[in-house]
Amino acid sequence: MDSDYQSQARVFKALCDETRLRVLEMLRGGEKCACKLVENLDCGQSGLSYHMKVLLESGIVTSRQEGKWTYYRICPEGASALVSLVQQLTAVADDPDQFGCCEK
Amino acid sequence: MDSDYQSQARVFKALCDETRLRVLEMLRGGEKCACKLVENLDCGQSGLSYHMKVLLESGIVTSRQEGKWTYYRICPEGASALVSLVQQLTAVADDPDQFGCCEK
DNA sequence: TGCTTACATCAAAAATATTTTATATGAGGT
DNA sequence: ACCTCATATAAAATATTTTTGATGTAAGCA
Repeated sequence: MDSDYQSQARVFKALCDETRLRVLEMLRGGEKCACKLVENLDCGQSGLSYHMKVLLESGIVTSRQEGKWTYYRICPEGASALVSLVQQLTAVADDPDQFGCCEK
Repeated sequence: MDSDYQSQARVFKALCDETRLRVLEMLRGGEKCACKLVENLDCGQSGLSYHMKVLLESGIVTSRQEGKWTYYRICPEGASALVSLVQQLTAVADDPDQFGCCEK
């Protein structure tokens, strides 16, 4: 029951940009190096770096360094936390209010 | 398999604002009239109207008119479509790439 | 009809996010 | 040490979102 709207919002912000959705799609195919992401994405190198930071901070993606390369992949824990969050946010209570607030 | 990143992004945009998350939480308790939402939300009347439009366009919420009142509630179909979308976006392929792109 | 209430729409201002360019950092290699 | 490559960070420019205030519309009631 996360009641911190800001941190919830941060996760969704990660998903509301077209470039980041493209990144996620590429990562669904497995771990990718930043250079490979850049060459398929029409954002500059620093642009990718910015977007990856947003994805990392959301918890949906993790990274790993190897020499001078950075590899990114989808984080299963973050992904399932996201699914739970969405379910939680949209699940209607067992006994929802039956009448509006303006009835006589 | 929705490949339209923009329409996917639109759904998440609905969820990346604190005020709209608060609205959703209120709607989890059942249908609410706009006036009730406004009085709990610290956004103006026109502000609420803007946010509700965003939520409606995302498909997560529906509305109903009754005289001069407007009632909003969570749309179960939209909610479950959202859950599916999130699962789809973060599900890693059966045979993900095992190596990075920069190996020798 | 005229008045009020509930909400929507518009436009301008304010706040945020993204893109772009330039520069910095850190890992190798020579 | 110096050079290069891969990526990160900072700052400025631009774009997008959100808020705010004014105005519009439609329903209900006197």
